[in-house]
Amino acid sequence: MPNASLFQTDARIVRVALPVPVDELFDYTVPEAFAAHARPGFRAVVPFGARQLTGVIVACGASPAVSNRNATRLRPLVRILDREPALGPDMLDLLREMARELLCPVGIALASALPTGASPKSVPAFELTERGRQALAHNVARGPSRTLLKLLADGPVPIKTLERGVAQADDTMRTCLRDGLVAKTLFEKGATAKEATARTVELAPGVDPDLLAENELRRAPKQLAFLREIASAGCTPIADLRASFPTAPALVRALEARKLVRVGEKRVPRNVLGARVTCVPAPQLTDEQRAALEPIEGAIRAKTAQTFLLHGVTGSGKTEIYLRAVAAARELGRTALLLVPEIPLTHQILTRLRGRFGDNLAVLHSGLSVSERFEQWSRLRRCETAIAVGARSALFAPLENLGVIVIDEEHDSAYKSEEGFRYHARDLAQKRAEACGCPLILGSATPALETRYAAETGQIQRLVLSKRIASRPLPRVQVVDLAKESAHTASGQRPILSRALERAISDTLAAGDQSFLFLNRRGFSTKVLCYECGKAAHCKNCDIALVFHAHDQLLRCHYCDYSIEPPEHCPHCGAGGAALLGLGTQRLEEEVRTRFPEARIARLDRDVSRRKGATEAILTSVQEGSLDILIGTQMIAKGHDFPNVRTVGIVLADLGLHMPDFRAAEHTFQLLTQVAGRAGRAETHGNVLLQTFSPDHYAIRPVCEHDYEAFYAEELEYRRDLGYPPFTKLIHLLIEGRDATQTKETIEGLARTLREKLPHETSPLAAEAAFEILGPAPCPLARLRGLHRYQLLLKGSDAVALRSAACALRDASARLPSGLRARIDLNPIHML
DNA sequence: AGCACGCCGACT
DNA sequence: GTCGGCGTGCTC
Repeated sequence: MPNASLFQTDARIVRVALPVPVDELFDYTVPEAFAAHARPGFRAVVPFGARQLTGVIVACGASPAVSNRNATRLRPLVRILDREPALGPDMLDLLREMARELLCPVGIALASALPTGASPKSVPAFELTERGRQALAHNVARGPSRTLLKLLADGPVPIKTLERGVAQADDTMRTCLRDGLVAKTLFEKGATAKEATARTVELAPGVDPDLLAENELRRAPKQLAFLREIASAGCTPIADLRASFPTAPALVRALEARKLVRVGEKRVPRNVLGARVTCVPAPQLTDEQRAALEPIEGAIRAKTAQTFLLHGVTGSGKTEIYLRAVAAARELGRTALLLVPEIPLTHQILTRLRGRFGDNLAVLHSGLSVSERFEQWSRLRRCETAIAVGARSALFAPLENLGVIVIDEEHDSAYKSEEGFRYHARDLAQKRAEACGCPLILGSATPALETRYAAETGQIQRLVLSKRIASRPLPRVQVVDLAKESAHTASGQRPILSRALERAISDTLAAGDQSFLFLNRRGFSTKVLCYECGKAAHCKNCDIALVFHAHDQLLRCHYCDYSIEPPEHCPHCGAGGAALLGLGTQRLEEEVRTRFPEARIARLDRDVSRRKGATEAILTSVQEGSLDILIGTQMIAKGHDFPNVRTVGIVLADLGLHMPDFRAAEHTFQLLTQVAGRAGRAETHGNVLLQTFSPDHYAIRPVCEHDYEAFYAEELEYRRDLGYPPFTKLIHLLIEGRDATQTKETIEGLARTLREKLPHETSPLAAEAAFEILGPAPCPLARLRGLHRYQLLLKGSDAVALRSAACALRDASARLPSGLRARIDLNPIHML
């Protein structure tokens, strides 16, 4: 028997990363009972001030040497939540490194990688006391008290849950509390999400339905049919059988009495996949696909952490390459991770994966409930399944022995986390791939400039799929120059639908096919767009669109704060200037309904999709052909294949161009290309009508010609000229506060300090080239949720100088006057 | 972040 | 007299 007091004095100490916005670790002592699991990567519930938090242990030791504090003042941790580490050593290292690099408090970075999300909520709960444990062990308690104690055997249970499971819950709880058998505590909702169990039924050993059919059960056809079903399905949750046997529970009872079936309780993951998918044989690869696949398979076999850009036009069969890569990894006994930008796309790629690999997959995205997500995550951690599919945060899926990582639609900005741990999944995936020696495939028809440029400089390998499979032609894109559409309606308003688009819709309607009308409403109604020529006012310094501010009646640049009075006349065409306001999907819908009163029309945008199920209902009716015209925002740009869409109308292609963002052209080109790709995906020959005021704009013309490279060449030159990424790095600082003056003065102070410090921060030789400080200026969203927002942008190519400037900004914003909040974003995508 | 402690106005 | 407003400061 080891001496117990020895363990007491040798109490272990752990360093815990907590989800609080201070970049520090907090030390706790470990009660003996938890010593076995007080290891790095395990989640711990700890007291923190007046509350309890769940954090991740990142280091442990036996002496206070690890601590920066006197060991006697340490508090003990409350509980360890895991039996196996929630974050493996590799993931822990990766996250800590990235947190440091992106200037994010470790605890926040680690929390975002946990299956239960960043901030599990606590609910009041009961747990067993030592006395309660004794009472349970020695079978002392009786009746409802015993039920209560049994429910608490595995740890704390929320009071709400207990109320449902215990007779006379209120009294029982009060009694047990009074007798010191249970104690009040907090239950971290989701943190200890239990995996669901279900009552299952299976055939009793030796039972053969065919034999029974002949005598015993001849007069009970229902029971016989039921037996046959479970004979073929094996051990099945009873609830699942209710679909085909409404009286399943009664049948089970009858059959159990006859000892023909066995009832059990099994851990059954809830079905998050949806209806069954039939197996689809792998298609023949085209020569191009074969050529692209070869180096990928080579890298998988060789365990090379190489990044590939799979650059393929819409419909060129990129997904098939992903499937083959997954298959290659699986054949070597390795696992695979696929990321897609948003939830609807997971379903699409899942269907393909299930058709090839069956249903042994894990899905991870925010559309799942906390317990569903935990369940999927646990299956991966227990290595029950080897393929994970999901949105951005699925990057942290606990897969061992990764064989390949795929990022589909890699250019999508959904891969950039915009709050908390502000990482880009693409960058992190590259790090993860390096850490575990596996290739990373970045797939896109319209790669991000940075990605395409990395291929040009040889950092990554570009694989091209230039042809659509089955030689289907790309849709014909016809440009409608709105400046030449002179007709005005009687009301004097310019019609939204050009004559050409109206004709195309009406032809499509006559043919019984579908039309999509796409209006990119994103952005601001406050940008100034000339009514006659469609051009917007741009900043002379930054070349981004100026935004109109009602309060001071000025056009303002949100990067450098340059401002001008709105011109009386359009500087481009001389027309009396007026903002093109109020063009939204609703007005478009009105106009379409007036023009095509007989058509079945629906609108899909953020307003509509807020209603639960509305999106699915609309998409289904498109699928079924019970809709003629669908009007929508970018929500209809991606996702599902719609075979009967013959005509796609892009109502005003220019809208995205005037976003106050240096990536406006890139995003516009990517979005429009994606929208155009919606037309005629199957047998129907697609037809796209693109209405624009700027048919010759370099982000619009290549859409019509399906010419990514042309766009890329021009955009790259623009980036080079103005010193934007990929030629520089950006650091974005945002400060928001209730008081406009205080916020403005604070950020001005920060900028001043930085400017004064600048010469010391850089080597004399690089003094000029180190970095620029743009602003401070109001953010494009100058007020948000009652807060005034200002931003500062650092831009430069000297990574070391930028880094130290970023650290200086971080340190300064850590001690801001109260009421102000700062956030810092390295390599920002959206700066609103 | 959140929660407690602390110091000043309108209510029983 | 106290209930409650939210300013500020700390959490192993």
